[in-house]
Amino acid sequence: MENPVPDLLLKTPLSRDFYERPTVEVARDLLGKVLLREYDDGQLLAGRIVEVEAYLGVHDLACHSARGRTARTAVMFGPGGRAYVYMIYGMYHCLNVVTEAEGSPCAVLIRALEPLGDLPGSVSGPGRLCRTLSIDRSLTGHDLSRSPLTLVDIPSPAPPSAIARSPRIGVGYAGEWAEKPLRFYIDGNPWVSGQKNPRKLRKSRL
DNA sequence: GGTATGATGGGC
DNA sequence: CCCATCATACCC
Repeated sequence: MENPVPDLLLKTPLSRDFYERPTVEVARDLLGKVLLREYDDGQLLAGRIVEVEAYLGVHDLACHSARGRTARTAVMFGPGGRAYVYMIYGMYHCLNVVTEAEGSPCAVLIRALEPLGDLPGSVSGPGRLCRTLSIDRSLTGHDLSRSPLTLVDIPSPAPPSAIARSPRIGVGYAGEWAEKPLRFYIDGNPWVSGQKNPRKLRKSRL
């Protein structure tokens, strides 16, 4: 089988206009898009987005910007299309893309990818995908239209009929905001997080 | 199949 | 103290 990954370098990166729209629209439209990671030695890793969550700014009690602008959350107050990466539970990182215009501190959390080509680990789950793609806080503020971390458009996005939604994961503390269906995923895709564990998933594919 | 819990460090 | 998590342990 041919490796499809190098051709992805030629695809068009998503523009700032794509991100500077209502966050729920951006979240849904990110399903099916491709995340590309390039290393200094030329190694290229890629995955197709299959699961995201929308975080809706200062009124959303699950959104980090709801507690005000701090050094950590400052990037969310800036223009759309940049990375917001934070550390969670002392051992993992989570990748978000900043949405909406300057002054509207919203973001979309990338929760799972479908691997394109060979990857050195799992990309199902926000912590796992950051570990596998070596994404940490040093990438906060990075413009996602450029190397070494790029979001690119591809010809066949997720058809709207294949998109399912649910409450967000791990935000039970957020009161009524915990219930809102702001997690979007490609229905039935085996790479969505919280499905069968990796051992069984590997077994079922043999 | 399921739920419970420890690891581990920065943010507020 | 709080976590936008994961892997492992253990129970059914």
